[in-house]
Order: sequence, then C-alpha cells, then structure tokens
Amino acid sequence: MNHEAEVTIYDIAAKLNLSIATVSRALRDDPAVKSKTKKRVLEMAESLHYRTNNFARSLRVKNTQTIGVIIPKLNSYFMSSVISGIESITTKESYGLIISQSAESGDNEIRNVKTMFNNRVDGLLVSLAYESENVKHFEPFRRKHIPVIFFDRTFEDSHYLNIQIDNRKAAYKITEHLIQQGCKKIAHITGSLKRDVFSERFMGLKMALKDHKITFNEDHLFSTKNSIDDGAAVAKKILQMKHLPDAVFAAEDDCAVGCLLELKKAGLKIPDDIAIAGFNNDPISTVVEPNLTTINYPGFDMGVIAARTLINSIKDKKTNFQENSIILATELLVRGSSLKSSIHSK
Amino acid sequence: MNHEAEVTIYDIAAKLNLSIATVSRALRDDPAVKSKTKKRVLEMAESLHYRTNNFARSLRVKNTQTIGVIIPKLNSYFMSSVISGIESITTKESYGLIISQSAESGDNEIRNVKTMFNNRVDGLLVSLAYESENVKHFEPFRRKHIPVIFFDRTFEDSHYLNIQIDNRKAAYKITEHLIQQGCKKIAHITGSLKRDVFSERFMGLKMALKDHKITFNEDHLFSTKNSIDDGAAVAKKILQMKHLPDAVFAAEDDCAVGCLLELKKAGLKIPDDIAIAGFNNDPISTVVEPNLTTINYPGFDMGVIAARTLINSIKDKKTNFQENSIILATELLVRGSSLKSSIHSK
DNA sequence: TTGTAGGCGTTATCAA
DNA sequence: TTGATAACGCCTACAA
Repeated sequence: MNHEAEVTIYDIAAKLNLSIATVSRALRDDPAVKSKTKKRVLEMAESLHYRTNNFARSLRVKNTQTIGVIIPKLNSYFMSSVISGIESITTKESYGLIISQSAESGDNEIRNVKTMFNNRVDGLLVSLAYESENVKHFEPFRRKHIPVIFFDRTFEDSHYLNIQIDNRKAAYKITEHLIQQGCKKIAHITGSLKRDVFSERFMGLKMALKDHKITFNEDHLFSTKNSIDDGAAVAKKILQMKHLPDAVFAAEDDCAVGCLLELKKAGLKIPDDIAIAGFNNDPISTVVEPNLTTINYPGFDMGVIAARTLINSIKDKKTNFQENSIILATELLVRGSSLKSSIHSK
Repeated sequence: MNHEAEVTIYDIAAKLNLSIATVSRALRDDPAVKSKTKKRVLEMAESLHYRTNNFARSLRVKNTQTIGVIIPKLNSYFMSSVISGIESITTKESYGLIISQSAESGDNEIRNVKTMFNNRVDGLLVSLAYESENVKHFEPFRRKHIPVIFFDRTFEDSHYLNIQIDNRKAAYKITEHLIQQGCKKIAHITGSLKRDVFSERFMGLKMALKDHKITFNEDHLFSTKNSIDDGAAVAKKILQMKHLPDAVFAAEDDCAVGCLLELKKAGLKIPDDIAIAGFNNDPISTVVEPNLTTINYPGFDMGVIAARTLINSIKDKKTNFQENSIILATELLVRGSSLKSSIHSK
C-alpha cells in the first residue's frame, strides 16, 4: 500500500448512503442541500481526508483558475515587487499563478507562451523579453479570447491592453533636471531599444535636450543588459573618451550604480564632475553614495493593477479592452548623485 | 461564436477517418503508430489549432507535472535567485511551477499548503515563514507520499529532506573574523529565532565567542524582520547605549546595510568605531561603503539542487530520503566594513 | 431536498 | 498497426 487510494465523492456518498450529486453539492455549499446533510458530508470528507480533484472539476467547468506570468527575469527588485503585487491579488481571488522566465530570449518566450497555452491558463500577464520581435506568438490566446495583458515592457498593438508608466515623460523630467543642474553632455545607458520602455526613455531624453537646444551626441549612447557590471563597463569606456560627458542617465538603477561606483573609483567627483541618474527607485539607490537620483517606479502597484484588471476581464469574459493602455504615475526623486553643490549652495 | 469550440482528438480522428486511439498515440509519438499516419495527425492537429487538454490527461495519468513552491517573501535578492535556480530546472524538465508567498505568516502558509495540495502538485518546495510553529500542515502530503523538501528555512523533522547551508559554521567563521579584528562586544541582529537559520547563526556567534572566552551581552541581541529600515532602527537603539558595541553582526545583508548607513550618519567610523558584518552576499553588499563583510550564500545553486532533488524523488516515487539534509558550501567574504585599518596596516 | 445519468477529453487495455 | 471501449472524478440538467 504505497499510495493510499484516492478518496472521491463516491466514497463519501457510499458511507453516507447518499448520491454523489448530493455530496458534490454539499461540498460546494449549494443552498439546495439541507444543512444537516451538508454537515454530515463535510465531516465525512474531513475524516476520510478527501480532497477535490481539480482536474475532474476543470475538465467539466473548463476553467483552471490559474493565471500565467511571463517575465524576462525574476531577479530584480522591480520585478519581484511586481510579482508580489500580482500574487497579493491572485491569492485573495484564489487564482493560482504560473510563473516563467524568458531570460530575455525570444525563443524561450515563445516556448513559455506555448506551455501556458497548453496549461490552459485563464489569462496571461507578460513583460516582453529584450529579443522579442513581435507578439505573434500570443495569437492562439487571442483566437480563444483568453485575455493577455502586457505590463512594463509592452508592445504597440491595439489587440492587447498595456499597463505601463509614461516612460517618455519620466525621462524628460529627469533629463530636464540634469540640464537645470548645468549638464549639457549627457550620456545615456539603455537596454534593448526594441523595447518601448527603453526607446521611450531615450526619446524623452532627446526631447528634453532638443527643447533646450542641446544636441545629443550619438557616441554617448550605450546599449547594455543593465546590470551593475554593465554599468561599470560603460564607465570604463566613458573614462577613455577625449571629452567626458558631464552626466550619465542610465535606464535602470543597477546600471547607474555600477557606473557611479566605477567613476568614483577613477577619482571623479559625483555629481560635480559627472552627475548620475537612474530609473526604478531600487533600494540600492539609497545605499550608494551619493544617493542616486531616480524615478520612482511603483512595481507592486503595477502588479496589483495588472492582476486585478486581468481577473476582471476573465470574469467578464471581456478580452477586448476599451482602453488600450493604463498609465501609472511616477515621480522624480532628486538625490545627491545629481545635485551639484555649486548650484545647490547658491 | 464568442468562444471557438475547443478541438479534441475526436475532431482530428473524424477528419482523418482514424480512431481516437490512434490519434492519441500519434500525438504522444507512440512507436506503434506508422510514421505516415503520425505525420498526417500532427499536420491536422496543427491546422485545427489543437491543444492537448491537460486536465483530461491528468485525470487519467494522475500526475500534474507541476511543483509547488512556498516561500516567505519573493522580494529579496536571495529568494529570487533561488526561484531562478528552481525555474531553470523545472523548465528544462517541463514541470510547471506554482509559487505562493506566506508573507511570514503561519496562517497564510497553512492556506497555501492546502491550495497546493488541492492543486495536486507532484511535489513541494518550502522555505518556512517566521511564524510557523510546526510542520503539521504538511501531513497530508506525507500521507499521500508526495515529496516535500525544505530549503533555507528548514525544520528539524526527519520526515522531510532539508537543503541548507551550515549556518552555525558560517556564523562562527564570521564572528571569529570579527574577534581577530579585535572586536569583543559584538551585537547581533537576528530574525525570528524560531527559524533554524537564525537560531543557528546566533548559536555560531555564541560558540565563537565562547571559544575565545568572551561572554555575549544579551542586551546586544535584536530581533527584527531584517529589512534595511529595521537595520536603521537598531542602529538608533545602539547609538543610545552607554557602552557601544564594537561590532554588529546582522543575520541578513539588508539589515546590516541599514544599520551601517545609520551609524555612519551619526558620525561613527566604520569599521574603526564599529565593524559590521552581514549575511547572504546580496549585491547591495558591494555597493555600500565600506563594502560589507558577509557570507556568500549560493541562492541560485540552492534552487537548482532543491528542484533537481525533488524531481528525482518524484520520478523515483521516493518520498523517504536516505539523507536527511543536504548542506551547501558557503564562503566568508571579508570586506572593508570589518577590516580595521589598525590591524590592516600592521 | 435528493437522485439518475450523461458527458467533459484523455489514456490504456484488449482485441482485431 | 489500428480500433472499440471502459475508466479517470466531477458537475449539471432533468426527474422524482
């Protein structure tokens, strides 16, 4: 007797001399069942260690009560905050959660989407990989009217709802701030420009410069994977330039911090020689010295909103959203890494 | 026609004038099927947008090909590394992953375990919440011989396999290092002493002290939730003490960093006035200045090993492990926060 | 308030 | 190499 036999509603019904229909109803708290029988059923279920068989149930009712999440990488403060937010809602609404990482690879993403589809998730939450060229692989979901929502890294395609922040505006604000600090030669470290979050941030930077009649030097653009190490590597490149930039705006905090530390190590004064700004308001930004100027990006809230919106649209069987995107508010956080003392003291 | 009808093997069989049995076999690449028919089936499946129904399948074969993960909180570098490690294996082995957070609450954990049980995960990976008093809630799994493995925060109970590091030894090493730096009055910031990781670290600290004939001052023990803010709060308490400790060993890096920053803000020199050490080797530890002395805790590897071991035991139907625990190696990383210059320079 | 019976989509056994 | 058919455990008309 390695495996105890699985107990089913038949067993409960037999013990109680009831029909399985009644047992099934009692188990689901159907008001049509007399409360006395309900109690008997529940007690018997308990004592027999009964557990519902969700497959059998799903096979009938055709929904899995799970939602899928596909993200590039779990390993960042921002992303784990988002997941936390999602999880807080799904748990409350008793949805399961299937999470998978694309590791920034388009192929992985495609594979993951397929798996999610076969697992019949009731809905999908996605943040796109660096390498994804399009969103064709989500077609099966659209065909079956299973809602798909993109968050953070989204795609310009009216079929799906996008939940994002106004990256362009945020980048504009942070650049304007740098300009106000007297910076004119601003370098930019970005991720994959295929992804809207990064292209929009770059756009915001360029718009702010343009509005202040400053031209962007294309040599000052660096594409990386945005890790701390990547930031340090860019710093090394910057240090070898004939004319140093007077500011670096990195599209993510990790990268900004790596860059900052490396520049400091080389003897440069931050922010007086080079001002630095990041993006995300990762906890690391208040640990580095000087503290990093950044944009507060509400990851947890984004997760909450994404999950809530998805679940609503699952319940409403609504797969075409009236709105095409939901924009969350951000906030410029000015800190020491960009506040030049000469300006600061006047 | 809101929802396209779901296509099944019956549809494929009908179109091809085959029996569902043959279709089913073809789909699973059964060698008993002629390769020509196999090809026809596959093509038809493709063109009809067929997808297997995993419920129906699971209902028959009785395994879900998913494993459950219950953790206190996703939101830390360590934990998301572990999950990354787990995910890297489960994806390769084509297992799904259901993740849920207990938020350090025992009740949540109990609820999550129940959900996992009803979802019939094939196995469970758990890191215990601060508040969990026992592991009774895993009994249903044991009864059904479904393997459960604890990692990081484990429980002394021979029924389950524990994957951990030697916390005591690591704490001993780090304490000994502090003593070698001349520290005698070492404060300790811990989490919940109910959890072995924390009680063991505390034990290691006390053993090292004892071996050097130093007595631990119970006023120097602080229990917190180990956040950066908690670290700062403890620092404030420390600053009000008559006799300052000459070192702080925090059970997690975040907390150590919060403490370090606050002490610095108060004008203390790190490490000369107070040396600081943490635990985990979070990236934050090399951002703070001075860099934090800490223990390298291989989160990703732990995830890999946990997942691999679990999957093996699922395949072997082995729920009683010969070994009761697997211990991973750690490493003391000495950095500026504890290297006193007086010693350093001699 | 309870029971009967058919079906959800697969897989597996037995037979052809 | 293929086919017929009986489970798997639950839900839900419909009937009683």
